[in-house]
Amino acid sequence: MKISCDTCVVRNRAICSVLPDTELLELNRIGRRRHVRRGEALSLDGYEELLCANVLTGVVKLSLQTRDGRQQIVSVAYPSDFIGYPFTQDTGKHGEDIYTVEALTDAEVCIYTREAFAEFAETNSRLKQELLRRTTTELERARRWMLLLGRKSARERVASLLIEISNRRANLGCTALGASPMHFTLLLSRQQMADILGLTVETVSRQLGQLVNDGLIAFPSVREVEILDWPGLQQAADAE
Amino acid sequence: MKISCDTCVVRNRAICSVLPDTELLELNRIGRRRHVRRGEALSLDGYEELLCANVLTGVVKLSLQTRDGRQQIVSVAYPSDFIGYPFTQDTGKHGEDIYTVEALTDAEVCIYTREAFAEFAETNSRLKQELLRRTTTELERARRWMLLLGRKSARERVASLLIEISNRRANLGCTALGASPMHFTLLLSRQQMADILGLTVETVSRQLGQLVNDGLIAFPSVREVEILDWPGLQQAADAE
DNA sequence: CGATTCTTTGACACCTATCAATCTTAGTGG
DNA sequence: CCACTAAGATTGATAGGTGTCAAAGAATCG
Repeated sequence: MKISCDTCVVRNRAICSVLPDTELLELNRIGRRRHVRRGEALSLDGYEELLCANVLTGVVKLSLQTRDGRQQIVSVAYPSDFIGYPFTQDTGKHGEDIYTVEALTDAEVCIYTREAFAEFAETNSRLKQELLRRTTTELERARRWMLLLGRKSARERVASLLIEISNRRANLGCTALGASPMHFTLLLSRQQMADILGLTVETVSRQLGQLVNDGLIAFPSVREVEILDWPGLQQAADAE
Repeated sequence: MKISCDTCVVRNRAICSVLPDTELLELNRIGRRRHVRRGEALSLDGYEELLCANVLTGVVKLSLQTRDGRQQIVSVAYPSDFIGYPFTQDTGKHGEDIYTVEALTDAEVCIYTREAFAEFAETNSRLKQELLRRTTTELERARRWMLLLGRKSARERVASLLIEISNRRANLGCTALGASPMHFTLLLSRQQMADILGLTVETVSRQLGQLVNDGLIAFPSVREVEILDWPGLQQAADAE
């Protein structure tokens, strides 16, 4: 189903925002807008591992997993975020590790085949520039997360995740998604938090409980977080 | 000290290889060639955390560390590799985490300030394209490593590292650096291997010993690796 | 409301970290 | 060239943090 970019809710924030109308029209031609339900995997008829996408609404996770089912979430994409590796010779598989893109909430995305998107971007310097800026940001984020995964304790990891989520919401101006940076709805299940943090569900649950006991956060409901002591939480994320 | 790019040993493989001579000259003007000794940190007079560089010879590591000294190596750069984040508003510091660039061997690098390099690249589409390609590759590599750090056992990690090193040497055509992909000199100390893998020195040492006992590898000397059973090592990297 | 899924909690085991000692390698100066 | 010294690597004993397994308690959804 093709829809004009005029109706796009992230027209001014997504990667497309650097394009003038004429070029946007061309990009629109090679893209497909798609609804995905919560939990549904993103695919494009036979191009499962070779696609790119803009997230319009909702939240989408990108994860890698081993053959025997261990999963690591490597990226969480919010509205206006771009996912995929348009410029790489890669097949999407590395050894036995497999990429998966799955919606954390009902979501709307704009999908391109890697090939088509790359071909288009090839000729568009501004798009390349913007893609480069975003890829760099993602690389920094990934590397910072490597420090967390390699060197931080369970308590530090859980605290860090809450801070990261709160910060990203703030950067996105997510008052629309509800409330302040000090009080928000978790879009992740405990299992998904564990898959981001390289922990088990049980450990995440216990550490969250500990943070509650320490008076740093509260859970009005199981999916709602309230940060009671921001400096304290930040301290818990760094050391101790 | 400025030196013409004509004498550059990675002229045809580094990021500069996409530039015609005229533009290369311009890039040359904003860069400085530098020798760094093994163990020496890379810096550019007051711009410590805001630089970019091409590696000409030798090997350089990029690492993040927490305030209390825990370190995670996030990237190892070989000759012709580019390091740095030219396109980002970032300061190089995230919370309390600090970036460090340090030579693993005596090395020669070509340094630019982030600002100057970004300004130059801004106007050069081909350079941007190449930078995008490389950044994407690095992002993929970082994310694959996240799976390792978050979900793999010590044995799997150590085996994975040996394979990764061997593969990268092969891709670089490192017969020059000595011998085949099945027999090479480790440029990393045990501690550095640990810092890449999110483990301790002792655990790395024990796992290496185990791989030797299992007949998968051998150590002619403490820094020389010989892979005896490639499929077996690959299997050890994935599961079991 | 009933059934399924998700979350929490507990007991226990195991992997890896920590601490400490020994051994090896590399670097230095006589 | 060798002895000396410091740094790096290995090995052992122990401890502690997470994982695993199991069960009970919420929450969600038809």
